[in-house]
Amino acid sequence: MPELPEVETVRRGLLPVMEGKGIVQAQVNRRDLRFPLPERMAARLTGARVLGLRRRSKYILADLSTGETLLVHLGMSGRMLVSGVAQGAFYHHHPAPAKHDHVVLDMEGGARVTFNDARRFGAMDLFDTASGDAHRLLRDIGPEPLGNMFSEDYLVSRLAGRKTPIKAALLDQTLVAGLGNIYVSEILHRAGVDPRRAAGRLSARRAGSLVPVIRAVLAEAIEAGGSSLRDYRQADGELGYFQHAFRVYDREGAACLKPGCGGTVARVVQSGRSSFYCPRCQR
DNA sequence: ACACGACCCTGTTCGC
DNA sequence: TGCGAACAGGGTCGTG
Repeated sequence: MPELPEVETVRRGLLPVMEGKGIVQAQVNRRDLRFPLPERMAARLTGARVLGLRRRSKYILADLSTGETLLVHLGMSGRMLVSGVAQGAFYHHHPAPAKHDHVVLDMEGGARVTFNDARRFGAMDLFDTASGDAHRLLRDIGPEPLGNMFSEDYLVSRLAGRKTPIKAALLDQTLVAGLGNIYVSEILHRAGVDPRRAAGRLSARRAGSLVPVIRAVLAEAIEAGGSSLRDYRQADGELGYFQHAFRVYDREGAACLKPGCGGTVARVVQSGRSSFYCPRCQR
């Protein structure tokens, strides 16, 4: 679920129930997720107002009136469930506490935001807002792919000379922020690049051409997430759910969807993770 | 500096 | 139907 487009979709879903609202009560049900949770976390959140809800890479950042920022990472299985929100003529109540509900925020206005994460690869932390991106989890992250700092010149220079497969290079969060296993497969398919190709062995022209492809794939995914989110009506108020029409991801053995290609989608394992690609149109 | 594997943890799916 | 293996969209760490 959570690569950059999903995290952005979750952020947008949380905006109406969190931004500008006070946290009436925070409940913290365990001492750690991927890392130890901050000391006195519930007390530091309770009574704070959420001044703004930002995203950096795959992190959601809530700037609080206390001068601290709440950092949230969804890991592999993290979700932010919203309940207690009026939707049209209907009103859904808070569901019974579920397994893996680790943090519960009761918001001013009646909404409840529940962080649920079965695998606990997610993370939460509190840090001084004034310290900015100095947080160790944010410090080394590369440019936002949809931002101005991510240019063709930048990507070409960062890929030059690298022997690592282009698939692994694009997953490197210090090179570019927010790409994950699904979207890298989709991006390389759209760009016609074999995921196994050494990053430094792409011509500058082809390496640079990845930039507009990355931007387009992410923008379309965010748009799709947003549209399905607008249509979303379900009692548990789960956010971050949307269906994709993946061109290659999880389609091993199926026909390549590039018009006129006629190839068959293959799967290879690279650094322990599946890559899906078409051997015919990706070189 | 880089590349790779192991590891973190739970749930679901697949093959026998 | 049971049961173990494999796998899952995240990242970190240690090793060679």
